[in-house]
Amino acid sequence: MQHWLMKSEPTVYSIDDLERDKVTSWEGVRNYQARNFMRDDMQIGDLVLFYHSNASPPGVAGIGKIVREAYPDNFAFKKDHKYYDSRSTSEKPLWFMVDVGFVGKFKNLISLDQIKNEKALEGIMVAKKGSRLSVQPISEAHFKHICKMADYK
DNA sequence: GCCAACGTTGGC
DNA sequence: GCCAACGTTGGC
Repeated sequence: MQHWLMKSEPTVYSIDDLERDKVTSWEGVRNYQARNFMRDDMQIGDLVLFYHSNASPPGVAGIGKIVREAYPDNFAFKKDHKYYDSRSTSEKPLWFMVDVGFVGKFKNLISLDQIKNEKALEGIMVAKKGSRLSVQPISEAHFKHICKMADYK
């Protein structure tokens, strides 16, 4: 089993939205590296750090899990939709998405600042300068450490 | 709102 | 295949 960090802007879709919905489809990823992680490596049961990007402060807001493995991002087929991409067809889909289920919300958000200042999290991808990847693998140790910082479970 | 860092596109 | 121009991400 692998661990992941997935970014979402809370003004678009937050951990509270996921708690309400229980499950959501993770459409709109339009980056090849992120797509490959979702399509090739994500498995049902993998745990996800739900990260609030473009927020004040940005940080990890809670936990999700993969409940459905990659399938074609059908928003890419919808003309006039902002995720439409004419290069992607149902015969030969270019973009993929997974479904993410709600697991838990942190009592307090673990901010990017805290993450950067935590010795045990040295080298974590999300703290690297200019890390824009919206789907990132994370080591189990780092994952667990962030849960511990959040006093989660 | 600014802008640095990055990924993608397209002319050559 | 290079690389300038462009668009986007996301912290600040």
